[in-house]
Amino acid sequence: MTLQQINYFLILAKELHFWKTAEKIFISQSSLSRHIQSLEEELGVVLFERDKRNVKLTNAGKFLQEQWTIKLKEFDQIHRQAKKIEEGEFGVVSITYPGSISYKFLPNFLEVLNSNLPDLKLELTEPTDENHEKLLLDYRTDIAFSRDQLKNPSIESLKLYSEPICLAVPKDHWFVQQKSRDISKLKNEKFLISGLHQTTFFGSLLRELFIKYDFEPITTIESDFGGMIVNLVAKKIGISILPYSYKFSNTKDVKFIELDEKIDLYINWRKGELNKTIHKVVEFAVLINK
Amino acid sequence: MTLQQINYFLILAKELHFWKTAEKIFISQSSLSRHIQSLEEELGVVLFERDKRNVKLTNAGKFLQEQWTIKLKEFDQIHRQAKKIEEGEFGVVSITYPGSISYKFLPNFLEVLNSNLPDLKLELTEPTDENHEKLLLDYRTDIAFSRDQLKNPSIESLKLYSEPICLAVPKDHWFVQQKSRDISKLKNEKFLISGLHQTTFFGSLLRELFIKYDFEPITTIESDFGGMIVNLVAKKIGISILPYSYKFSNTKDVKFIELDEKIDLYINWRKGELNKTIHKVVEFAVLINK
DNA sequence: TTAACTAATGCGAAAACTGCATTAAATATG
DNA sequence: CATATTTAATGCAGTTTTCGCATTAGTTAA
Repeated sequence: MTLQQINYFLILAKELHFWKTAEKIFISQSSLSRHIQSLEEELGVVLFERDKRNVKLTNAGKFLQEQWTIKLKEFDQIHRQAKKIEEGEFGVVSITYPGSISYKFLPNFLEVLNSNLPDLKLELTEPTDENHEKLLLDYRTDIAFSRDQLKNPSIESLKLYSEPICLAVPKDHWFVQQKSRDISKLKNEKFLISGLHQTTFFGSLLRELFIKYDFEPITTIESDFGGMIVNLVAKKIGISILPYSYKFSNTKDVKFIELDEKIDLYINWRKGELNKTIHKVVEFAVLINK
Repeated sequence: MTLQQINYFLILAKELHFWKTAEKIFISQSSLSRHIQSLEEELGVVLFERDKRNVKLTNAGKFLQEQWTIKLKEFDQIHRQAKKIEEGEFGVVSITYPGSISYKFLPNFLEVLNSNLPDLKLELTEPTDENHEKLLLDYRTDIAFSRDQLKNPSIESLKLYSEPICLAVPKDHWFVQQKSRDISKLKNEKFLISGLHQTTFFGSLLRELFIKYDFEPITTIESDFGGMIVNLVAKKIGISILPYSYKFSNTKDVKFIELDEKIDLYINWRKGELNKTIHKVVEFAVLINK
């Protein structure tokens, strides 16, 4: 049984037409027919009900379509990862990160990496769903920066630094002149909130914060992109609460007022990772925070 | 890339010897050598560092050994399941169950199945780790009876019946004569406990029960096998708490005293299961509880 | 230095795979 | 109702791949 044959099966299972499928995969109809027969024989399972006119998946075929689709993707991911391990310093390392670090920490970090491992290629992704654990364990990313410590036993999670959470207000906002930093005075302000209703770590931290100061902010806009929010604050559309990191977005006209709460940045990678370059990359991340 | 080739690789990765491996898999050394070369070429990854004397896995090879071992097992499981789906009523259905139901419910159930689906083969397992969800989702079992409702969105979980939890004491135990059923009088009794420290549902239910009646029983023996405990009670080694089902173990000299607490039995199967026989089996389980 | 060991490779035979052309059965068309 | 069209299976012959044998070549042990 060839992975290729399984792939042929998956395409045929979608097309349900031998000729069209054969054309798509650049083999003859007869060859395809025999590949499918060979699969069926090896499995001892009929995959398609076919008369001379129609092709239809059997129940077992439907099941294998589901399962094999998943497995083939996993194989692909595994083989890519093996390739990366072999290539080492000349290979690719995938990094996912929260948007907040893209102004200060991440550029610094990339600069250090570039000067020390000049041949290393990086794949940078800002994940939307924030499911760092799954991304790591499925080998879709190699290093994940996160705001919370990952507790999975197959993942190493190391704190890099803490930073304050800040109130972001327009430069000439009345609150800037206030001596007291009593947040509850802001009850009637319009808040622009990043991911309050999402399941991100920062989102739940925000919820806690609002409960602590005992008020429900009037939120006008919710965005999943912090950089957007900073710009909206500059345009006086509202105020917001963001990690200190956004200060380095250098947005004129926005004042960042530090609150007592802190938020951390963690670096996460797979336990027992064989790719030495990944360990090196982690070391550099730790180093620049010393 | 053939699944067979991957299997060859895995055996060689263990043996680290071409000749011995070739012998094991009944092909010539030259053929094996070329299969490995073909794998390496197709992946673009060197799997073994080999000179004329030694064979050693590369890092990428180690990685693939780990990953492929897992994937090949999964493939095997998937293919078995496909076979079962095809065979339908003449196939095999795997069932896991808690030991308590093996005296009354399970024999009844099997009898009904046998008379209605006489050609169906059953694989019965009493799982030790009780991780029903994983067993189901990995296709290692098709139907899992459990004491708690499984909440996984990919699993259907249906309550079959409730039964009381019972105090199991020797027939001539002093408590049998008591009019009051005040459990706390049993503070100084020796309890034989099934799975109190394990993570089973019944175990945690027991813990709650002891907290409710506000006493810590003197446990002398812990067994993971309820049937054993009933026998030990008969021999007056101690008393115990068990689901009502154990009454049907027909152990002479043991008296079952019903408590107020109840415990349920659920039947669980995969959502969207394609094997129609599995649905039929579920229906029979529901039917005999009406 | 020689012997023993072991992975790779050349080679011819066997097996598997390929596409072409054809067959066979089902449906569509007139 | 006869004929044309569609489409999966199959016979066949050429090509490619795979197989094992025998040999080579490099390493280690005696």
